[in-house]
Amino acid sequence: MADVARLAGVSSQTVSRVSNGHPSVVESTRRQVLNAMQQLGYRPNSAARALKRGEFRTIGVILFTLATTGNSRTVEAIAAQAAHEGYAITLIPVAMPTQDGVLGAFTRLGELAVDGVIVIMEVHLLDAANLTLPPGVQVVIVDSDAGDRYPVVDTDQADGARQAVRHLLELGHETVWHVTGPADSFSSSRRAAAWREVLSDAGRAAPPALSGDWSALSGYRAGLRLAEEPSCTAIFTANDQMALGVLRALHERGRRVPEDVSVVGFDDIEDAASYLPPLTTVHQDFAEMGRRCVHGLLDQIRGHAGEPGTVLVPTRLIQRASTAPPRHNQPAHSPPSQGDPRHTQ
Amino acid sequence: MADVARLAGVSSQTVSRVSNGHPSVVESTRRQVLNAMQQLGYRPNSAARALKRGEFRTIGVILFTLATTGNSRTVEAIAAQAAHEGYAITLIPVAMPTQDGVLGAFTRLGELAVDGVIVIMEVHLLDAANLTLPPGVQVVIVDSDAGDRYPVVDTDQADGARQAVRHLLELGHETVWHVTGPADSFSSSRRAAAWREVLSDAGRAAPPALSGDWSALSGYRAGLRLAEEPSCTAIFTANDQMALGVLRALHERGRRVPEDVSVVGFDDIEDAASYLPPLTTVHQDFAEMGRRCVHGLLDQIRGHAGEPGTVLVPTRLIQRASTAPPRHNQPAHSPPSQGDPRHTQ
DNA sequence: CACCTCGATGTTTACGCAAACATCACACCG
DNA sequence: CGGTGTGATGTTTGCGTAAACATCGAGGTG
Repeated sequence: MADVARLAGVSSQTVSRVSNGHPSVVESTRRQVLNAMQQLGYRPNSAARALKRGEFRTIGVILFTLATTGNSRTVEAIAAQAAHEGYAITLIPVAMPTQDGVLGAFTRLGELAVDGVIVIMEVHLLDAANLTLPPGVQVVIVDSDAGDRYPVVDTDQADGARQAVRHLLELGHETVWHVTGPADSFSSSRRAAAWREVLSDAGRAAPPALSGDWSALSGYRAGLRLAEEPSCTAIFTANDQMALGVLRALHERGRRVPEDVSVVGFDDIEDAASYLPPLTTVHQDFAEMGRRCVHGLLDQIRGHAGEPGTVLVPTRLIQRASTAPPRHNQPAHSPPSQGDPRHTQ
Repeated sequence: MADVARLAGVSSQTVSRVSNGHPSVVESTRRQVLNAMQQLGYRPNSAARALKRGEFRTIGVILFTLATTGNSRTVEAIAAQAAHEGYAITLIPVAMPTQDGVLGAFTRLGELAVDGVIVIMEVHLLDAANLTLPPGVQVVIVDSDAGDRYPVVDTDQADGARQAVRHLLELGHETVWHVTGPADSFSSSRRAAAWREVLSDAGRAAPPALSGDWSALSGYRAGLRLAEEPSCTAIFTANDQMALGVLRALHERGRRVPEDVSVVGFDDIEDAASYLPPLTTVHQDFAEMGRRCVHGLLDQIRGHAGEPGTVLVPTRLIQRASTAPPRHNQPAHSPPSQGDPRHTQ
């Protein structure tokens, strides 16, 4: 910086003013400085800047894996929004979803140059690891029910699941089977709870839930068992990839979709439109999630707000070709009807 | 730090020594300092550290999108390896794959606190944007043929594609059709080139390539056209998602896989094992890619090596249920034979 | 026993920047 | 024409850390 100042014939402070867009620099001076900067290939040193300003203009994102569509899409949206706000994002992967792993990530975090973090995981793992955020570091949580203690941003899991199950009931299915995600996922349990709730509200018996782990393979295994259930005509899986597995299992067992069995997924990943058959599923707006996370966090960083509370991003059902009325309607229960007030949205 | 020093009854320099694991601190002193640190919740300020040391312990990753499986898996592996080496990673998304977008990312990069960057995109976009890396910032490129100018790490695209095409020829198919990725992708053109090369080496005519954009939908469109080609019995798609689309198109048109048409993908994404039928595909070792990228970059940062050259990560063919011999063998050309020396690996 | 060595610790300094304050020139006012 | 306000620019200072150098004391050596 001193070199630039010398070359431009001004003080270093003026250089600083130019590089920060300070208004009170006369145009001719500004140009001279800009010139000198270019000539010398000057780049402001962000460490010194951060040291002086006391902020890093960086957001940390803590997560287990980018392998799930939801996470990678969310991170991408966060990164885009953060960039737009002039913030960089630092990825903090947690190797193992264990207390130690999480603890390690937070230890690193303490030394990391971030002004705030977005945590994409169930918060009880934080609690279990007995963690305290470094003071001054703000936080927003995704995929959690900790809205009473932290600011939380999440997809409206419950409403999405409700739409899926209601859709199947409206088509005339007697009841709906469910394949869950992993037990320690908040999204998964929220979706399962909403599934139970809708069935119970409609006076239907909830069959036992089958548990998966988000992977297509786990969906396949669940599907194999479901294929043996003659009474099973409608399945709601907690994500699209498990639906893919279910589809394959049903196909292998000769049960046609949607003629014999209807399937609804969750996420609306890009590939879902190309499944066999194209999957009816619940659309999540990941971009909106990312936007709200970053906004929430920046509000905290700038305004020191940081109130707990949950922001819910709405979902919507995308109807494609994997759902249809059951072949033999069971008129013992409420027949399919758009007019049924219980099911109308 | 001064507070800690005061509380521990030592100088701030001793605190610094403790927090950096310097050897010449007596055990009793060390314990006192550690104690004081804990009591005061002291965290070293990474900005000051970076300023003093002249390095950030951070690696930047520049890419267009996390939406493709390859990118997100690679980034995940990079993040894991970097964390293991004590480096953080900063994501630098390029909004638009245009010169302006790339230029913007690199401008930001100049001000970013990184010691090196890994660029996950075709390097001609860098050239086109007339970019110069900030001096002192090292770089490793992925998905590029710029091995003559930069250090490049990449999957062995050509060999993977060769394995795929040879596999189909060995099964007895007369020729192999190909669905490419986007034209500006190096991976895509490399795979297409290898496909042509194998066909030409085997003395087969290469049918016109169909172009896709990595998405399942583009694969579907290509598949629709391929389904109209009665001579088409074998298809190699440049990634798994396009294979998914092809599978759907063939199914809708009543062409059975693998009985009527064989399909091979590329990537071996997790879901590929659950496609209908489970997909034969080329496995990429993303974790290894990430490892090599980080190693290569750290070598440069530490040793100032930075020689151009390409590191290739091997691939392997995973045979599943989407490939089979053609129904009516055409004995006019080399019959399927494991013993055929041209095709043995 | 004076001297030297070496390990443990303290003191000084500078990393690059930007806020706070100081200065200066100029225009406008009565 | 002196006073005063205003905007442009310069000077000083300190952010938190760690390298370099200084100091100090203990133990070993001739």
